[in-house]
Amino acid sequence: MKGTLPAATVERLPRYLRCLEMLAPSRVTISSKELARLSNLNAAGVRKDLSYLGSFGMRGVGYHVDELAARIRRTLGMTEDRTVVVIGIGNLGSALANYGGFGNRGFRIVGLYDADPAKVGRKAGGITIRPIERLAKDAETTDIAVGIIATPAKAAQGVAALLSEAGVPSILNFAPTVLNVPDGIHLRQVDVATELQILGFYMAGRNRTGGASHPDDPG
Amino acid sequence: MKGTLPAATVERLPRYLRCLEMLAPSRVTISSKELARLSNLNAAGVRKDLSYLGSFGMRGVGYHVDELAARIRRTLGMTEDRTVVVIGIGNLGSALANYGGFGNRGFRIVGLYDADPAKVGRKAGGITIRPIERLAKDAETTDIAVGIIATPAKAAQGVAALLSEAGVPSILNFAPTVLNVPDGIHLRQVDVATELQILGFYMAGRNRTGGASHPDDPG
DNA sequence: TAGATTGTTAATCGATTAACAATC
DNA sequence: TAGATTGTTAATCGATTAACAATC
Repeated sequence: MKGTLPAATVERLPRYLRCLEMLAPSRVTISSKELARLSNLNAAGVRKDLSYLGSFGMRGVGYHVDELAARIRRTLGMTEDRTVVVIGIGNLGSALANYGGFGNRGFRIVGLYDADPAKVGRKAGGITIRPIERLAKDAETTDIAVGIIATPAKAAQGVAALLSEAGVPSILNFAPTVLNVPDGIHLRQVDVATELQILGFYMAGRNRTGGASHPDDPG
Repeated sequence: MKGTLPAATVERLPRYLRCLEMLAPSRVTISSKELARLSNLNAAGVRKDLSYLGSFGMRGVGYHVDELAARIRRTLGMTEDRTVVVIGIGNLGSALANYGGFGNRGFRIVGLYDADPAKVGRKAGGITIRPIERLAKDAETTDIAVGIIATPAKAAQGVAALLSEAGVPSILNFAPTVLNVPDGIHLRQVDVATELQILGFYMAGRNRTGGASHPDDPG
């Protein structure tokens, strides 16, 4: 049943979970065919993805919704308590601090940091903003699983280095810049401008590349 | 030289552009090897990607930085003027309205909409918030290239339908839900919770999958 | 000429999906 | 039993990358 999961499978698991959570609570089972329809994916692909989580589907019936959701949550580590810090409390950082969607996914914000003395001491989402200089020391006593970078682009690489040195194993970068991190640090990037530019290609595509269509939206 | 571009290539072009923009202005040329290093990709892959934009590299020298940047911009439609509306002006919507990074990438916010009468009439990023009911009518007179959904999850599917019916060809969805849109509508998804869950897998991976490492972060 | 680097080929790798035996 | 659906195989498809002739 196990080993490692293909990267593409890992990136689809959150989407399956979203679909399961949208089902009526009375719903007991779901087939790969219907889950594929809900998630805009292929039924054979859904079955292959789920097969990495074990062999627990019922032939002729489908998958037990609760069990499937539980297996996805466990695989993604959502049953653990994950600590998060946000660095850079501007518009976006504040939005993240106020976002309620972390808790029910196993993530908990334990610190907000900013380099601007005018912001330090103020609160966002009920948490007091601390000076960025404190991050390294705080990391010694508090385990930090993820650092979210929401600073301006120019500051992002420095913050990434700071987080890496402090032993934070995962970084989610919202700053519009390419980051370099040491081997072994997990990095993901969320970039509005990049997404718009990709959409821009497919829009422009209509008068340049003839039949170019967009791929299934990933994740 | 041309036809359509592989989806994976399109998704890397914004990253190349970011790297080029980080170079010193005095920099005249760059080799595929250095661009690969800066963007954390493979040099052969960089050359293959760029070959879709034409054959303009100089053997023994590299690529002319300005020409390369210009070709990427043109391919992504950044030389055109693209109109954007944002629906849902909460924390995130406000952050988007105030984000300065659109203009220099060819995107211009022409409308903000919200369903909450208390928000209508207020401003964000210098633009007055209009009632969501006005969107369809506004779309008749103003060309809208992209609709950004920043509403709560529950409202997102309805807004997506509204945008599609109004003839908006591209949607960027920030709401934490899976959307279904008609064929031909370009949809991309930005989802913090999903990104965290993917990171969560690789964190948990350390005590489950043995040697599982994360893939190169995409885009 | 010698060194560097492109553009492209071909091999490899990984992801997707149709098909179907197994089985509920 | 008949119908439905899984789990898996094998074919296909697309993406990545090493290698190298072409050439600046």
